[in-house]
Amino acid sequence: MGRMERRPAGANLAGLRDHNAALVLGLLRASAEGGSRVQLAAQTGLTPQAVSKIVGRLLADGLVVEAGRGESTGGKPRTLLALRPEAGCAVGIELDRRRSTILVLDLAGTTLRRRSVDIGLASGEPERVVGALAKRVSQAVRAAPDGAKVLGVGVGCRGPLDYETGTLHRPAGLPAWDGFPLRGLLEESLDVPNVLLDKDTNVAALAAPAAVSGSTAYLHLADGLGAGLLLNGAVHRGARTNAGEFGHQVLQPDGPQCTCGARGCLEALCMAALADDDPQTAARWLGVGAANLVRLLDIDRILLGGHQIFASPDVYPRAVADQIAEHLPEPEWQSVRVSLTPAGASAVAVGAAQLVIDSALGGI
Amino acid sequence: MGRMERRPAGANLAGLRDHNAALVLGLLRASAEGGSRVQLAAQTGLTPQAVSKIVGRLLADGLVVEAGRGESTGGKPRTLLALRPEAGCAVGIELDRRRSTILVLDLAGTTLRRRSVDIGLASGEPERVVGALAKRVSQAVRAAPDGAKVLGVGVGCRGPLDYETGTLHRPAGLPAWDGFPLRGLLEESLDVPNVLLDKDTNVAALAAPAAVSGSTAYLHLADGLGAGLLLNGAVHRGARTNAGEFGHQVLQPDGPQCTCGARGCLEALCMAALADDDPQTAARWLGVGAANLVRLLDIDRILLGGHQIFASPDVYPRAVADQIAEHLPEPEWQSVRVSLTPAGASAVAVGAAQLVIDSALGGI
DNA sequence: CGAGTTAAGCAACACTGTTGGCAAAGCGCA
DNA sequence: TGCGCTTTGCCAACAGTGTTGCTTAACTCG
Repeated sequence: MGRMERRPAGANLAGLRDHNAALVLGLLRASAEGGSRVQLAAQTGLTPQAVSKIVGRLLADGLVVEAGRGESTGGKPRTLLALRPEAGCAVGIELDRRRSTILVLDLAGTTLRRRSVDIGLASGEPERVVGALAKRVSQAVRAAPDGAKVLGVGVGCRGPLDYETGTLHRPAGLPAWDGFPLRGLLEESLDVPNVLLDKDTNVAALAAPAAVSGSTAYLHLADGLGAGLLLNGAVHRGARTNAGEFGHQVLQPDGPQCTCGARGCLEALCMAALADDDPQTAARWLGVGAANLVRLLDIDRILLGGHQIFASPDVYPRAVADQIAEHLPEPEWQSVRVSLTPAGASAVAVGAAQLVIDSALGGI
Repeated sequence: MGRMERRPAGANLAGLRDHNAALVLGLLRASAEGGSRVQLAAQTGLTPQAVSKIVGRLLADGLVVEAGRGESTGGKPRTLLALRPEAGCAVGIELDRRRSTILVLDLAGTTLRRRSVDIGLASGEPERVVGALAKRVSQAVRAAPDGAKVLGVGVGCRGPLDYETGTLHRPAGLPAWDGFPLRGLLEESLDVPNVLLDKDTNVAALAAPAAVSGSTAYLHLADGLGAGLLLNGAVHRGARTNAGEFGHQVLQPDGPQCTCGARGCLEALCMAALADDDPQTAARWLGVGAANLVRLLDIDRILLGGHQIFASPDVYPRAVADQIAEHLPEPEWQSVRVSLTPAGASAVAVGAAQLVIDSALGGI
């Protein structure tokens, strides 16, 4: 089943072509303005002629269109190229025990359709839930524009889970789902090329305009506290998709008991403050943890999400930024931007769809 | 000067060739046994014929030799291939204010020569220190076997520094070195193709047999406490080479004052315990921090180094392993190996040389 | 209006890995 | 010993990549 081969892979001409095509698409996706062939050549290091050939293939595939002309810089003006958003779409699913969200994104990241529903994750049998999901996805896909290629389906779900195999791993309170081949069955039911299952926090980190460089951490404060790590632009999952256990760093070895068994976990401290209806204190603790994270991983950007964050949207960004500034030795050298996730409450579903788009457009 | 382009790079045929050659070399380097062409084909996903061509080029370059035959598996026995260790060498330098180490490694990682000397880092002018270093490197290179290509020079140094530009950034107590073009000048003085400057903790993480998969953290407890992170096999540096600030995670917001200004940093707690001549307590604190790290990044292996570790080599690995086992929810699922760095006190210098070898053999 | 400049395309090319066929070198059984 | 079978590795022809050298298109400037 292993779609993802961790092993180092040999590259051939087809891989070379796809790699360069993905590179060009990625650059066009990053800059809303679009770019010309010469610009792409400069950015990729390829010769202009090679870019011309690559762009020619992308034009033939309908992924890219010529969009007018730029200003002249003394000679023939540049022909601007732009991604054609309606050339493809991806489905993103936030799978939650209470309320699941299913949405469709086009290549530009615009939401074409969004529905929320209780899919019966906790009550129903896994097979039935997959069937219901498949039905909802089929409905959603019909919202895609004519000729839009469905690139795949992304599912964001609370962990633990295994990204490689696409299965949940001992999910709390859902014994029937342990090891259940969620991704595999979804793939079979849907007849869609690309089905991916990842942790909610991991995909939520993707639901923001891609930073050109550097690393981003998404902090999710809801029923629990977790993080999604985008290190040098790529999701860091770890060998067991276990990375991002941000909430269980011990910050007070003699602190309050946490559900995980330890004492003084960051999550326990935040939750205790929230139970006291004291988001200020929770935000300060979150900031201490964020500062630890920033120093450990040299993070450039922090995104905040989860319903506890949105309950006090003015409190958290400021408190977190303050703590980071206080703990960094040189805040002017490493300036960390802290903000709410732009996708708001849909961050997980949007990010799940973005994961698919990234994989399809950026993959080998 | 930017040798390292962070920007995504277009790939051409030369890049394809080098990539595949590096892949084959890496596999031969990883398995001491060596391997045959068919094995390499299976591991890389390339066709046997492609591997034959690649190996042919490597044989012509003298990087690889045919080393006997394997057992037959029912047909013609496999021709074993092995890396030729004496085909190349790399110089590794641990640059320290008290005692610097300069050594030469062959491709197999065997130390051919090692010298330690006070290079006068704190007292001398930077230019003079670079001159002295260049002289020592030239002497060391003469120890290389005839025909061995000198792949480059790696320098491991205490941070903060900038890997991209190869300069130190406001090193404590060494104002003359701030922004001094250490790498650039060394490169000019030495006439060696590849000079790299990296943090001591980062390179030390490389001074161990490469893990086939997963992530490694090297924890360095000496005058300070830092970490080197090998995430999915690659050093994670962050945009400012600032990652690895492991010692300044706050573990006790009302704890002892740290030199960094904060209170209750892990480093301050460890140092306080060591000042009380209590390595057991220091080791337990280190373990708490390590457990946080393992949960956050899904680490597979922990390596310990630094002279405080070697002062009590029996205490630390056990205490760290115990803390990790205690804090992990499923120790049997994520089993973390904890050990002393096999390179011992030479870990930084060995790792610096390994960084060069990795770059030369594995780079584009 | 012509010279200069920049953008993009055409044709020939060098080089990659791939495919199909074949020789070499062992094993196993009659 | 002889023969068939399997596995390994190489030779030759091939498809397809980016590269090079040159040409055409389109605009600015004097």
